Formats: sequence, structure tokens, C-alpha cells
Amino acid sequence: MARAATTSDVFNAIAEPQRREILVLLRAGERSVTEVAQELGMTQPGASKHLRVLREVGLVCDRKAGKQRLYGLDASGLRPVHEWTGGFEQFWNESFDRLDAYVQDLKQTRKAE
Amino acid sequence: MARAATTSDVFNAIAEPQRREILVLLRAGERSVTEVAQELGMTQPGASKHLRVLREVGLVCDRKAGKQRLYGLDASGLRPVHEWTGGFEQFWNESFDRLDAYVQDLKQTRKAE
DNA sequence: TTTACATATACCGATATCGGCATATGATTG
DNA sequence: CAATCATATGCCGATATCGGTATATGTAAA
Repeated sequence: MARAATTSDVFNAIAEPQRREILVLLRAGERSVTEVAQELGMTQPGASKHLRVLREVGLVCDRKAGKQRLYGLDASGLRPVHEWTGGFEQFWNESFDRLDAYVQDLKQTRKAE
Repeated sequence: MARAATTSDVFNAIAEPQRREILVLLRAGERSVTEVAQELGMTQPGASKHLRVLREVGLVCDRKAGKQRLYGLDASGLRPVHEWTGGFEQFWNESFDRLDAYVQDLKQTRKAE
């Protein structure tokens, strides 16, 4: 068995840097496949394939517009990722606190010398 | 070229379901490799390899404890992911608003009938 | 030092990924 | 219908992934 399918898994879909770039780009509004390819410096098939993955996990939606197909952001799928990482928020604050405590300790020690 | 190396990339590291499970487990405190393997039903080499990846991207830290090696959570690396997804928060609220507007619209239409 | 336990690594097979190129499918216009 | 533009798909090679088993390395106790 290899890595879990990139399809139907948002975590895998956003593991690809170029796909993250596409999502960021689409925050500015809908884009056609060719526009995505041009603005991000990728080939047309490349853009099309990445958009396919993003569509399959529901991060983008598409609609026909003449001979073009416009892709738009559907960021709701990112919410679970945001919430999952948010479940660790106390821990990175904690390590911050630990570091802070450590620094405070250093200060104390210096004063005592 | 294949997928970007899982090493040195937090997004890729957490793309693996088992690695996410490990991180969740470690929220409860440090664990040895064997404990991780047992509690999550994976083989010892399997746990070791996943922990290696997590260590290389800085999501866990390890310390020697007798003949064991204890792995602990270092969640600060998850913060960028949390923030990156947070950059889309307005967009999933937006789609929520759109849905809400749609529902309101439905209500109006019913009333009018 | 020998033994026992804990962890890491090496190797393997099956498979999925990504990028590039060529080409097929689709849609619009003349 | 033919030509044109836009997009999707198929195929390929190179490579990375993951899981499993066997084994090497490391550490502590007898």
C-alpha cells in the first residue's frame, strides 16, 4: 500500500504546494484553468490536474462560462483542518509558556549571582 | 519528480492519518515507541518510522529515558497550518452566509405562497 | 560479558504521485 | 460543417510513499 489517495482527503490535497498556491489565488476570485496556469507559471494540463484534485475533495467548485470553465474557492473543506490544528493550540501556547518560564528563571538566576 | 518530500514539510507530515493519530495520542503525554505502537495498533518499526518523520519536521521531540526513548509533542509546528487555513476563515463564513441567505429566501418564498 | 529489552534501519513489493508531452473531448464561432 | 479556442485525459518515466519482515544498533541489567 502506498500513501492514502490524495483524492477524497483534504489533508492530502493541501499537502501539495502548488495546490495551496491555487487556493490562495482563488481567494481573489474565480479563474479559468488557463488563467490559473498563467498566473502561477504552470502548464495547462498541470493546472487542470491540480484543479481536479481540489474539486474532488470539494475545495473548489466549477461552473461553465462559455468555452471556459471557471473555478471558484469553496473553503469550507479547510475548516476541519483549521479545527484539527486548533485542537493543539493550548500546546503551542504551553511551550511558549514553558519558554517564558525558562527565561524568567534565567533572569532570577542572574539576579541571584 | 514525485510528491515533495514528506520530510521538512509539516503539511505533508500531517497528511498521513496515522501520524495525525500519533500527534493526538501525544497530547495525553509522552510515550515510548512501543507504547505508541501498542496503543495505536501499529508495528514497532511502523511507529518508529512515523515518529522519525514527525521528529524531522519538528512536531515531536524525543529524550532518552533508560533503555526507552520518550517522544513528546511539540505542536508549535502546527501553528503555521492553523494560520494558513485561518486565512480562509472569511470564505467559509461567507459560504455559510450565502447558505443562510438562501434559507431566508426560501422562508420568504413560502410565506408569499 | 552475556543476556534481554528497546529502538532504528535496511530491504522489498505494490502502488501512488507529479510533471511533461501528445491528444482527445467540449464548446463557440465563422 | 469546419476551424478555433479551452479544457480534460492518457501515457510515460522517475521517484517517493507505506507497510511488513528481518536485522542491526543501542542501552541496561544479570
